[in-house]
Amino acid sequence: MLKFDLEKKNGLMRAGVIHTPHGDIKTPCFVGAATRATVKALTMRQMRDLGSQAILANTYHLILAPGADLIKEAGGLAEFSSWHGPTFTDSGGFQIFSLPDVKIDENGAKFKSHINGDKLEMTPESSMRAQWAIGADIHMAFDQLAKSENRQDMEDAMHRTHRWLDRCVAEHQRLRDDGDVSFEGFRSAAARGEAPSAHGDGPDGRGPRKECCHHHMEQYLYAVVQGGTFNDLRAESAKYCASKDVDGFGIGGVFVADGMDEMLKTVNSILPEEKPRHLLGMGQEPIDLFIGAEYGCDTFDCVAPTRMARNGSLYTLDGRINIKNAKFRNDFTPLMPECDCECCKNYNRAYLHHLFKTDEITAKVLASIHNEHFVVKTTDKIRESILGGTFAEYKKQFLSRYYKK
RNA sequence: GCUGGAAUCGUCUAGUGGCAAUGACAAGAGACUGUAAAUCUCUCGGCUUCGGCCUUCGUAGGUUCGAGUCCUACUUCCAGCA
Repeated sequence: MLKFDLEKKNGLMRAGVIHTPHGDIKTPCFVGAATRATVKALTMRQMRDLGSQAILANTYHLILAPGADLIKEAGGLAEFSSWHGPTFTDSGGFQIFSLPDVKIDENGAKFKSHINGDKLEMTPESSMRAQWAIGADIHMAFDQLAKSENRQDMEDAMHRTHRWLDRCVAEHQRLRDDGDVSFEGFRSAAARGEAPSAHGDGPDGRGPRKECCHHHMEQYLYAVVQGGTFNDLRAESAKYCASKDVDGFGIGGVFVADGMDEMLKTVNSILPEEKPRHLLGMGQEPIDLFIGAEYGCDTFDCVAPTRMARNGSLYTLDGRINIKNAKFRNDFTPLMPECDCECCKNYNRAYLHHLFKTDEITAKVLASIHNEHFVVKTTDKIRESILGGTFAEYKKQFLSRYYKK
């Protein structure tokens, strides 16, 4: 069972530590979206330097390229990507259901590769096998998203997600217990009698290498709660997921912060408090992180910070700005004076504006460093405020400034 | 100097007499939430009571119901020949 220590609780809100084979995650924590085993525009070194604790990759993308077996051959996701810290994988469900030609039945999903049109199929079992081969610390159950906001569609998707969850759990346990997946040639830290360490403590700041390799007995499964916008369905889904032998929970199918507080109140009151909860895909808006943490979520992931960075939309404490706007042409102040990221400490808005207008690669790098740092640090501060008993104050102060006007 | 050719909205560019006029870039703005996203959308002569009105295709004339498109002259540029 995945070890999760709760340090402080206040209502549904909590701070804790998830102990993974690749190191600890202090929660609440923003997990970087590394869909194709890379955080776009950033090196893993840059991710570590900006304070990221964990990354989340996507099974769908990694199956298409370079293939789950190749990542297994490389020693697993952490080793392959040189992240050497805690890792998650998403099941691939979300991506597959957003493809144009998907055929979904009880067995799984048939779809075409968006790269070369190959006809592929993914089932709960094959997603589990792929995730075990990829070897992240924490896996998501293969779930189905509703094809519309319609209640019947939501309900159908939820029930199928539940049936698939049973198959995911069974396959996960089989893979764990039968040792179907083995990683010969690599020794786990545990096997060498060394404490696995998080990251950043190697002589070169990159953390240990081979000895950091994951141990095949230690991969964990999160069930995914569905139910859409209907809180009675959410409650039903939470109850179902809570009854299963899983290590934690993903909360999926959330698209806007609006109404999220009530939904999370429903779900997280039902989910067992001793297991961690990941809010899937939310974190574009700071309010997502505050509401998510306030109502009991421990980890978050979102592609928006890096995507928006690449498109020139940058976070500041006073809201997002589009650095490409003409008004920044000769603004020689830092992007965000209160920020201590590499971008804000060394460069100014006029320079960033120039890099974007001339389409320099560095524009996207610096912007991604800043945006990722912003959400990571904001979540870290949420954690500190929970530990220090000042969450309500911090939330009010932060949000009133960010969303003023 | 002669002979050809060319001048279109910031730039390049399309344009058989019915055009406020093509496309690209640039410019201006917006979007982005488990990443088919270094992507996508909108605006881009002026005014507008949104029906239109006005001014535009080097300059000045002309032919024509109608000219960016045809004719004349001029100006500038390019190529070749002197």
